[in-house]
Amino acid sequence: MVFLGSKMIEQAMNPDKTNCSCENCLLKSLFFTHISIDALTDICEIKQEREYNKGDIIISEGDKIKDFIYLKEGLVKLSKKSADGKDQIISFSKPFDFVSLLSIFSSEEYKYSVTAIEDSVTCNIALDIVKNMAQNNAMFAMNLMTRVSEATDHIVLDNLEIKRKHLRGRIAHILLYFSDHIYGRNEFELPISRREIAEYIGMTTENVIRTLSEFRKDKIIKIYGKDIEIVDLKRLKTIREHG
Amino acid sequence: MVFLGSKMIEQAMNPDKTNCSCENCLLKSLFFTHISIDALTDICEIKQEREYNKGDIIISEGDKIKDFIYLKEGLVKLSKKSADGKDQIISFSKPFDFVSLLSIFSSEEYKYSVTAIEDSVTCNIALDIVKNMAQNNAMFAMNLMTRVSEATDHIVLDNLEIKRKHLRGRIAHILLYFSDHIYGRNEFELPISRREIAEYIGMTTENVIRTLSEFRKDKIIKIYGKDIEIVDLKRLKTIREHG
DNA sequence: ATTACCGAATGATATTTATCATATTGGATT
DNA sequence: AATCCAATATGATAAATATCATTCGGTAAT
Repeated sequence: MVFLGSKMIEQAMNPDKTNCSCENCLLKSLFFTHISIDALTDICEIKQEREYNKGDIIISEGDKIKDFIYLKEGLVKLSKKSADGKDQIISFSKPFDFVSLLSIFSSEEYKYSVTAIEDSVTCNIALDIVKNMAQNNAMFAMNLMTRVSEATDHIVLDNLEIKRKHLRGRIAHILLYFSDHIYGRNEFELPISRREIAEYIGMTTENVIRTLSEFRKDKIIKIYGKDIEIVDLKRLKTIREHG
Repeated sequence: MVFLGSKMIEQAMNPDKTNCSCENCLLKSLFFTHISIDALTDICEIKQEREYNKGDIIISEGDKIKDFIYLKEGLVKLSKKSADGKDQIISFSKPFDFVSLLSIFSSEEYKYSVTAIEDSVTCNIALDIVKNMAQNNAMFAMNLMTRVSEATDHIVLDNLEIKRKHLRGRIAHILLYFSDHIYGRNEFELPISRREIAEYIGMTTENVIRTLSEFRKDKIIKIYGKDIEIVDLKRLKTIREHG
């Protein structure tokens, strides 16, 4: 065979990988849109893809930050253990988000944990290399900054939203979050437990369960274990806004 | 006069300013440490200093983002008006913080307001110029990113802290925040009203007042209007950690 | 001087949420 | 099949917080 395609190069460099689908992956992510084909090839040579099963820990609080990590497939939660040992969920990340959220440029180690809440695939690139790219390619640095800003912006604003709502409003909020932002449909399987919902919205597990049951009795949602169907979207949105 | 110092140049370019003390100002800020003297002079020519009195609005939610703004002197609050018209305070910024927090790179307009809670001075530089600098100077971009990350990181983690505490712990938290991070002393004048404390910690004004009174009765703090003196630091820290 | 208003303060009461107790279910393990 | 354990579920009660009412003092406006 005479023609040596980029895929073949990748396979040579990353023998444990059967393919490097960065082209698709990165194209879909606005973040990387400006990277030239050459740079793309580079990334394919140096990146590592990692697969995780639902429940697997991707990053543990306190881990040294070695890689720049972004989510190619799946869904993850960012969480932090508080002094009294309780977990608090900071946010969720979906594909093309950076798992490496804020701390990567301001800290040596992660201040939060990242856990797969659905089967997930990450792309890992050594942080040194990303920093190097940023220093040699100001457009890249700008785009990176923009994306990091967007992500954190969203976390801060979302937290504010939740803060001003009561129990029912918070439950409505997270149901609509999964429905609108993650799954894009009215029926979906909750990727997290009632306890994790509680850890995210800052209420107790019992009250989360009770409220979901209320919504069911009020015929706003249907519940089959983790499967949720939003029946009365309008009312759920009203509850989100006005309790 | 033969010698034409940089200060004279600045005065010529910015006739409304009597001096351009960027050298000091910027040196103190880690962010700008890498900028060469030449770049410094440039900034002096293009920046604008603005003075605000306590209570003045620096940025209104929805304003177009035109400038990169950082705080040279004073103290400001970042806040957002929620759908039902209530203000929520996101965070406070002290000198050498960026007032232009997250949104500057990810949005066309501010998603929050910025208000002086002490007499303040800002340095404003057209955003285009800063973006240009970032594109031509990758180190600058990296430092900028690092600083933005640090700031937002802090907001997110601080919010988590507050979220897991009860009323008394939240009050202890904010008192110690002002004492430790802003003023560096055990007695200080609260820069904000009881209502604003409530808007920050997410409780009602009445409960803020009641709790402060409790702390006074328990001889943990002394209160003279807005003047606060922390008398029993140890106990206040215990309350912050364990309620 | 008078009025009006806002921040601070306090108490009584109502509402919201947490805690505790107890079942039930379903999955994993032996 | 038996056992264990975690998640889900529900009710009763306790605790935390909000709401409402009222007062006091300062200060800005008329």
